[in-house]
Amino acid sequence: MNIDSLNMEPDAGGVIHKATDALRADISAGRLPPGEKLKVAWVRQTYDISAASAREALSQLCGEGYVDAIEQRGFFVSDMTSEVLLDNTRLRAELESLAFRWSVAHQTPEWRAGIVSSHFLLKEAEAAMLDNPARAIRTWDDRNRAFHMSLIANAGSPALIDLIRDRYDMTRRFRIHAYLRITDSDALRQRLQHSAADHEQIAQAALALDADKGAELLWAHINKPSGAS
Amino acid sequence: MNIDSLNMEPDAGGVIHKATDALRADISAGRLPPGEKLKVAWVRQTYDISAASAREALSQLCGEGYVDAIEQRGFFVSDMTSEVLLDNTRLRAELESLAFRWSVAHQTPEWRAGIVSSHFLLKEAEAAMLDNPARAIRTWDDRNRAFHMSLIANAGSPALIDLIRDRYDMTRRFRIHAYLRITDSDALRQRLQHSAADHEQIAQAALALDADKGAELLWAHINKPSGAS
DNA sequence: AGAGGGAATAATATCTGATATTTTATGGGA
DNA sequence: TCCCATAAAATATCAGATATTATTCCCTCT
Repeated sequence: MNIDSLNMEPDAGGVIHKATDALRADISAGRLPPGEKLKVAWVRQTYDISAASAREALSQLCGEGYVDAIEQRGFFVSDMTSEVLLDNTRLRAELESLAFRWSVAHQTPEWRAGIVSSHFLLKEAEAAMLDNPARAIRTWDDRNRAFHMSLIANAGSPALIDLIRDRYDMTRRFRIHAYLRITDSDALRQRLQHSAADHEQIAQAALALDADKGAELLWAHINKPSGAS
Repeated sequence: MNIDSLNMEPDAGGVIHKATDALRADISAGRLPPGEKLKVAWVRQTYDISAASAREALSQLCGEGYVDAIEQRGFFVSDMTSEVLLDNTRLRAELESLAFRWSVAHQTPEWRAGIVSSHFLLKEAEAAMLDNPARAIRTWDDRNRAFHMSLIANAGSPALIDLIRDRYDMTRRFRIHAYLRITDSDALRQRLQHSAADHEQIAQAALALDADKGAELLWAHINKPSGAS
C-alpha cells in the first residue's frame, strides 16, 4: 500500500452510499418537499446511478425514516402531520433536558469550552439571519444544532445523544420551512431575538452548572410554539 | 444453520417486503447471531429472491440498524458491545418511566384493563419458562414486551412509544441470548421469580395510579443487571 | 519455519436490459 | 360532466454481465 492511498477524500465510498447521502441531504434540507414522489427514474438520473442502485438508496432511507414506501406505488419523501411534529418536538424537549442534566453531572472544562465555542458560532449565524434569512437559514440550523448538541455532548450516553441528533435531523426540514414561511420581517426579527435570548440564558445556566435552571429553560425553549428551537 | 422463518403471519405485500420482514425477524429472534456475515448469495437463496432484491432488503435493515454494512466488505448482523447495550438499557429505563408517568396522567379504564390482560398472559409465559426455557423464551419475550408496552400505551405520545418499542426490539436478541446462557436451573428460577415479582408490583402500582412508585419500580426493574427486563 | 508475493478464487458493487403487474393518464361516448 | 376502456407510465422483480476488491493459498526467499 502506498502513502497516497492513506489520505483519501472524506467522501470516499461506493456510488450508492454517496447517492444515499446526497438524497438524504436534499430531503433534510427541505429541497425535496415532504410528500414529493420519488420516482426511481428521477433518482436514477439525478444522482447518476442505475435503477437498482436507486432503489437500494431509497430502501435504506426508508429504514431511516426519510422516505416512505407504499406497496406498488413507489417512494415518497416522508411527511409528518403537525400533530406528529409537535409530539416529536415535545419528546425532544424531554430528551434534551434529561441529557442536559446528565451533562452537567459529568461536567468538564472541555464540555463548557465546547458550549462557549458553539454559542459563539450560533450568535454569528443569528446575526446573519436578520440580514438574509433565505440564504442563512441552513447555516443557522446547522449551528443551532451544533449548539444544542454541545449542551448535551457530555451526557455520557451515546445512545441518548444519537437519539436526540436523529430527532433533530428528522425535523430539520420542517423547522427550515417554518422559518422561510415567515414573510413579516419584524415578526422574524422578534422571533430570532427571543430565540437568541433563550440561547444566551441557557448557555449561562450551563456554564454556571445550574442543571435545574438549564434543563427548565431548554425545555421551555424547545416547546415554544415558534418552531425556533 | 437452520432458519425456521417459514411460518410467518399471512401478510400481503411485495416479495422484497416479505423477505425484509423475515430477515428482520430472524435477526431479532437471535437465529442469526450478531456479527454474522450476511452474504448476498446466502440471503438470496434463503429467502428466495434475486440478488438485487436481497441487497435492497439488506439496505433497508441497514437503515433500521439491524444490519451493518462495511464498504466493499458486505453486510453483517449488527452487534453491540455490552457497554452499548447497557447504555441502551439505561436509556430505556428512563424513557419507560417517563412514558409511564404520562400514561398514569392520562389514565383510562381501558388502559388499566390492558395492563391486567397483558400481565395475565405474561404470568402464564413466566410459568412456562420454568419448565422449558429454550422453548418458551421467545414467547416470554413477546409477552414481556407486550406487558411493558401496555404500561406505557396511554402516554399520549406515539413518538415516545415508538422509540421505546424500537429500543426494546433492537435489544431483544441480546436479552434472549442472556437468558439462554444461564445453565444453572436454580439461578434461572430465582431470576425469573424476581422478575415476576417486579412485574407484579409494577402492575399493582399502575392499577393504583401511583405514578411515582410505578416509575421508580419500572426504572429499577429495567436497570437490574439480570437482563430480565 | 516464517515472512512476503503473487495468482486463483470468491464476493462485492454496479450496470444493463427484460418481463409481468399495477397505477395513472387520456380520450372519447353517454 | 361523468364514466370507462385503453394506452402510457411506473413499479417490482429477475437474470445475467463486468469491474473492483478481498481472501485464500501456494510458492519462494531468507
